[in-house]
Order: sequence, then structure tokens, then C-alpha cells
Amino acid sequence: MVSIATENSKRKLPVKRELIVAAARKLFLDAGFGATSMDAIAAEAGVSKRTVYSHFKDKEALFAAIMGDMCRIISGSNPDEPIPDEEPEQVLKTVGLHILHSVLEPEALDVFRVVLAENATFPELGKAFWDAGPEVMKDYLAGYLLELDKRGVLSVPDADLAAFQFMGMIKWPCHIRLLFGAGKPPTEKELATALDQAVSTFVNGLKSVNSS
Amino acid sequence: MVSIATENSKRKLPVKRELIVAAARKLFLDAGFGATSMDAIAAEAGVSKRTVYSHFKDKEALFAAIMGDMCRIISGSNPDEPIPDEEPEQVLKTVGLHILHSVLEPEALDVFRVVLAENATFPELGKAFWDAGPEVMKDYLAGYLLELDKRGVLSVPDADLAAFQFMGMIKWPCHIRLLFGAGKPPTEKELATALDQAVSTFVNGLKSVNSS
DNA sequence: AAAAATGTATACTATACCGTATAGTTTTAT
DNA sequence: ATAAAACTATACGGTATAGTATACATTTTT
Repeated sequence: MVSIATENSKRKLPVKRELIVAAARKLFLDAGFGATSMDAIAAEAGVSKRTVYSHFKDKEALFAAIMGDMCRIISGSNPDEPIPDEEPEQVLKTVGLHILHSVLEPEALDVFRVVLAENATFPELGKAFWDAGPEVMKDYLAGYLLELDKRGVLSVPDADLAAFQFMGMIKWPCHIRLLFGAGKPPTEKELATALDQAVSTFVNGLKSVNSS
Repeated sequence: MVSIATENSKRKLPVKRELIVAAARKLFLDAGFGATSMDAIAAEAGVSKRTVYSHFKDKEALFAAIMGDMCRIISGSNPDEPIPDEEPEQVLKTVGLHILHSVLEPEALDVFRVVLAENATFPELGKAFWDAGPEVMKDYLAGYLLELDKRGVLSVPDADLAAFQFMGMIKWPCHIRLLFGAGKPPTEKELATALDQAVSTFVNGLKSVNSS
């Protein structure tokens, strides 16, 4: 019994910290930095306020830690495997669906909202979000488009720009609507339809640039 | 003299109100709802706090009025004239440049940020923004695309969707970057280049759908 | 000119919150 | 068992803020 307990608690049992983090994440993502009080976080975690301050220096440190975690989680959902050797349409549909799913997740919407709202007071969070999310995906896509260009499959004059344009094309219509709470979340079928349409336009558009 | 003064002040001279509105707009757009105090607004307006409360019931009413105005202003920058009879590429470039300019204006960026940040507590503002901005532009573009489809110039299976995709394609790359404070505002030349690229891809993509 | 409305300046009430302190309790290691 | 560490519950100081009240000044109307 003693040995088991010893190996479990390495000088500080993390269970309280987890409770605090979970509570803070929920409240911060729900109401933002200013509208969330430390008392509320302690209460939500079922923990005394003193304990919160024994784990985190102050409110800003807690917020930064939480949101930094969220950015890292988002970053973790980025693809890292090499791109399969299939038809460009198929590849872009797969990647695009992946993008849509990660971006439209309720938690991802909240992170977007809160990081943007607090961007003035926590600029490093905005940078972290940007670097972990859109920038990584842009590089990933741009690399693929560049390869297609070299292989002569598509004609891509500016791969970075084209990657961003593709992302905006598929993301924006659903993303912004959900951000502003206008309309229901799209069904999987609607998502696939919109994606098909976008991929088809995008690939055709870059294919026939030289044949016009 | 008396008659002039009488016809000018209809029971309440609006100059103070203008001062309050201007101050509140500046501060709200700069720091959001929570981080802006009524004292700060009164001071910025050069007006006593009581006067603020004599014009607006409370802080929420003032905020709602200001942001509602802003949404209406944004809406006012939407095009209402009929679309000229030119090459689709030229039309989309013109409209697209118009979209880019309105969206990238610093004040428009602030409105976007603040409305989104306060969307949880002021959902009707989010709706107002959506209805006055993206939705109107979407209808405008969709109408044009539908016309092109009917005339056989382009093949547009879903005009609403295509309009949104076009908007996302041109907006998103610059817009999101500026929102997160990542990177400088684009020069007019960069804007035109990106727009050319997007329009070319978009039009070519919808042109050759049936010829593949 | 007198009266009524409007604005100013300032103080005040009530509340909320951050971060700390205090005193007592539970858990963990020896 | 016992001591150390971690936790709870609560209260407190200090500050900030929303909204009101009071006393005085200015402008507008009659």
C-alpha cells in the first residue's frame, strides 16, 4: 500500500491541479478573462481559493497557462504524416475535412473567440494560436501545392497564398457563421457538399490557368 | 434669435450626446465592454457622468447603441448599385477590392473583434453584424453568380455557397492575420495581387466544370 | 428678469473582485 | 504516533466600478 501510494504521488499530487485547470478552462472559454472570477474558478473546481493561488501565481498566469495549453492541443490536431499519393481532389478533400472538423469543434470556436478578444492584453497568446494553427496548416498545404506545381499537375504561382485561399474558402463560410452564433452547426452531409464544391472549384481553377 | 434657437434645439441639443457617443465608441472599440468604465467614457467625452446616464439608461444600453450604430455603418458600406455589365473577372475584382477595403479598415477590425468577444452577452449584436455585413454581401454576390449561371457564362450549382466561398477566399488570408496582429497590413499592391490570383482561380474553377 | 431645464463636480452607496492572511483540518511520509 | 505538507473555510485590505444623490452653475424658455 505504502509503495503504491508513494509511486503515485511524486511530491505533489496533480489531482487538484487538474480540477483547477478543468474549471478554469471551462469558465475562461465560456466567459473570457475579465468576466471570470478567481472565486468562481475555485468554486467550480470544488477547491479553496488559496489552493488555486498555490498552483498559479495569479489570474494572468492561470489564464496564460490554460490558453497556452489550448493552443498546444489545437496544434496537436495538425497533420504530420506525409501526404498520400492520390488524386489532388481526393487529397484536398481529406485534408479539408480534417481542417473543418478541427475548426468547427465547439472548444476550438471558444478558443478562437477568447484568444482574439484578449489579443490586446495577451499578444503572445495570439501569436501562439496563429503559429500553432493556421500557420502550420498553411505550410503543410503550401508544401503539397508546390509539389503539385513542380510535377506539372497544377499551376500554382504562389503556394503560400494559394494555401491560405483554400483554407479561407472552405473554412470561412461555416466558421464565421458559428462564431457569431448565426445558424445551426452544419451536418456532415452539408460539410461534405460544401467541401466538394470548394475543392472542385479550387483544383479546376488552378489546373486550367494556362489553357485559357 | 429666439426663433432660430428654438428651431435648433428640439427639447434636447444633441451635441453632448455626440460627444458621449464618440468617446464611448473609441473606448469600447479599443478595450471592449468589460474593460471600459463609465467614468472613463465621461472623462473622454469631457462630460459629467450624470449626463451620460441622462442620455443612456445604463452601460449595456450605451454599448448596444454604439455597436448597433457600428453595424449599421458597416452595412452602409455595402454596394447597392446594380452590377455593371463587364467581364466577370473585372466585376469580381472590383467587388472584391471593395470587400477587402471595408473589412480591413481598422475600425471594422475592431468592430469584428468586440462584437465577437461580447457575443455571449450580446447575442443580438452578433446577429445584427452578421445580417448587416456578410449576409448582405453574400446575397449581392449570389445574385450576380446566379445571373452568370443562367447566362451560361459560369456553372454555379449553389450560388449562395459559391458567394461565401469567394468571400472567404479573398478575405480570410489578410483578415485573420490582422485580427491576430500577425504581420503588417498589406499594401495596395499585395492586395491587388492576391485578389487577381483569387478571382482567376475562382472564375476558372467555375468555368471549366463541365469541360473536364 | 424669473423660472425651468439641463449640465457640472463631487461625493456617496453598494457591490465585486484580486490577492493575502489566519486558523483549523486532512492527508502523506517517516 | 508524529511531524510536515497540503488543503479548507472564511475573512480582510485595497481597489475598481455601476449607478445615485446632492449642491451648484449655466443655458434656455417664458
